[in-house]
Amino acid sequence: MKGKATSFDIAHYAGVSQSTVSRALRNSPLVNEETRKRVFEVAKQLNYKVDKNASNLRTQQSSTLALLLFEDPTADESQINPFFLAMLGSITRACAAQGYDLLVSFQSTSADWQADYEDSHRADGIILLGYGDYVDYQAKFSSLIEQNTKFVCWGASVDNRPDLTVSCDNYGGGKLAAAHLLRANRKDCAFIGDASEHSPEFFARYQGFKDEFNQHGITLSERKMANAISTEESGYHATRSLIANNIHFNSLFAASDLIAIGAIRALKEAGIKVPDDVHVVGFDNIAVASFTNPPLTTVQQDTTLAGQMLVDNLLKLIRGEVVENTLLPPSLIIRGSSI
Amino acid sequence: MKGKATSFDIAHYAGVSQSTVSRALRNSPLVNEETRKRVFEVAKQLNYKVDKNASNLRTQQSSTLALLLFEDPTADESQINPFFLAMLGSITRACAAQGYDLLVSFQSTSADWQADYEDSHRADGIILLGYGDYVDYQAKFSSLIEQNTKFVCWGASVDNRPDLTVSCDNYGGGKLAAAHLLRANRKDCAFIGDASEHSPEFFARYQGFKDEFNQHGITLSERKMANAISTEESGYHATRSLIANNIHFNSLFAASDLIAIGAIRALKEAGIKVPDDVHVVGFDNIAVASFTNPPLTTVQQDTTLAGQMLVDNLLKLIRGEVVENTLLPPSLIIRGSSI
DNA sequence: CTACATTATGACACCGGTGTCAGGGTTGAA
DNA sequence: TTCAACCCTGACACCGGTGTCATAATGTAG
Repeated sequence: MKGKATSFDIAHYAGVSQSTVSRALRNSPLVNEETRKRVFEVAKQLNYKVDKNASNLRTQQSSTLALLLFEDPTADESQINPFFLAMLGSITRACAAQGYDLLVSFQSTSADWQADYEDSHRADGIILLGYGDYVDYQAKFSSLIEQNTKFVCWGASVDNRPDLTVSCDNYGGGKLAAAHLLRANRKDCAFIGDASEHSPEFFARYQGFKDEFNQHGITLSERKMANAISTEESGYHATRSLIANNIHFNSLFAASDLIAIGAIRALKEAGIKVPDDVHVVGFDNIAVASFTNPPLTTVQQDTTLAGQMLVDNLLKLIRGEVVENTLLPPSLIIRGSSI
Repeated sequence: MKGKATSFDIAHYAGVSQSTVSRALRNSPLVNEETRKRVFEVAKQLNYKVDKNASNLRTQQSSTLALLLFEDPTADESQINPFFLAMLGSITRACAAQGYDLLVSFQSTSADWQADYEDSHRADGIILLGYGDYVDYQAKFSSLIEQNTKFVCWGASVDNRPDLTVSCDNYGGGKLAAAHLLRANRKDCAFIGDASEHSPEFFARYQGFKDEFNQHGITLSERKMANAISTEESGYHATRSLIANNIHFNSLFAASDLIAIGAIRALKEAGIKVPDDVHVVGFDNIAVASFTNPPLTTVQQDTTLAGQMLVDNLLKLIRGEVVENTLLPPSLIIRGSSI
């Protein structure tokens, strides 16, 4: 046998036409049971597999989804944000459960990313994932919508299209963190992260956090905020700069766990004790969080559910069904860094 | 414009034949420069993208690789081994660098996994990754080879085909770990992991470890070995059972970092101090390792290089080039758990 | 001016399936 | 006996590209 078997080969050996082979293999009710059996046997013997390219070409769909992972351009090349890796895992599983394949692709946030997986008929839809500067992306989103490309987006909202977003209730998560610190009477709080509209998720976390404090009659000081992207390094440097400027605080809310871990390192280095001197709360509950010293209190995002919802919503969009905005409830995981 | 543009649409608007469009877009030297320019303009205007299915069908190749990730069936559903996630990241990058797409798929080690991505022409080759029980897989490997499926395998060797394997020098890594413990005179050592032929990687690590001790005239006691798969839980329980049996040791080598982290938890719980009472060394250098308490000494595998080599070797196999067995050098990362 | 190489293009078969349509064979009722 | 209904199957166009071959147009040498 030279090359891979085609449906014609099977037709030949089974003594039927190629049309019948195709029908038999796809369990068309039109085919006689005996014929089907014979076809299946020959197919198995020849180790026949349907050529997906031919099949997809004809049916104009691919049973494949594409995942675009945006990385913070300044992040260390070698390490990928563990939160997104966890998401990737759950998305892969959710795809498999639905009988879809998953194409994974990394995109640099800075570069002019392309979402041509659907245009080229390689995928039926696209999942966008990352802590990107979504402000820059709204134009891109518009053109995707215009081209009728099916996509869903994690975290950030798409103008006028709430149905295209799945996200954690970042605002509510921020409130959870604030309430926790307030219960321990740690009212003098620093915030590390980007609270601008460029990082909508971080922004929402900060808003919820601030509002909860406000509702307790406390106004957070702008001086106690430091900008950081979601890396350990960035969290470390931001916190160092606060310390260097002699800014005092007895608690710290980081916009992500990686930032929190960097913050803890900076605090320790400065001889500031966690949690005795400063209570620290992060966001995400990445795997590392439970192993830090002290273990990190954090707001957990349910990545398993998130992956499922992204895939489910995208498939609904592809099928033309109506999708509603999906907000997933966060939960507070209390560990040693704030007890 | 209804539906997506095809090369015929472009041909129509550019006033040339469809053949010429195809040639122009693929920069064939046969096409006149002006014609090409016109074609490109029209293509851009219509937002044309080559239909990959049609293209792949005709050329019989897909510019896509498939990654099969095997999970330990007993591992926690929700969490994926961080070492493999790191590999996934580097493989994705390596693929992108070579202009290939990557299909990711999780496979349960227990189930009868299928590698039909190549048979169905969806991928040009397959990367196998996981701590599977490779003994069971040799038959599968044989049939893959017989069908002329292109694949490379991380870690475990394929009978008679060293060129299909990329792995870390696990034996050498084991020796590194042993030499390190011996330098600190921690000769009374426990081993946690599976040292059977079912886990060839763990087995090699143990062999190297043992041989290094032997070369120093020390024979490791079988009583101080406990079986574990690569999870924190498993490492925890294995270590607990050693302690429960009153087995004494002043150092511990774990076949993987996750196991080591579980072991540290068990030791702490039993009031045994790390590193004072017991030095602990792991294997992999996963991201968590530097955040444990104390930070974990471990044998590092270069995941970036590993991903590159897997992709490079696979592409060579696909192109019919000769590939040599690839052994990547490990390196020892010394941290607080053994100082 | 003829002979032949060179360049640019179009026509067409082909990749391996899917879906439609027509038709052969059997059965059963009129 | 005839006709319809039903079941099953084969022939064939089609999806959207790629690659080969033929050919027209232009150039170049003898």
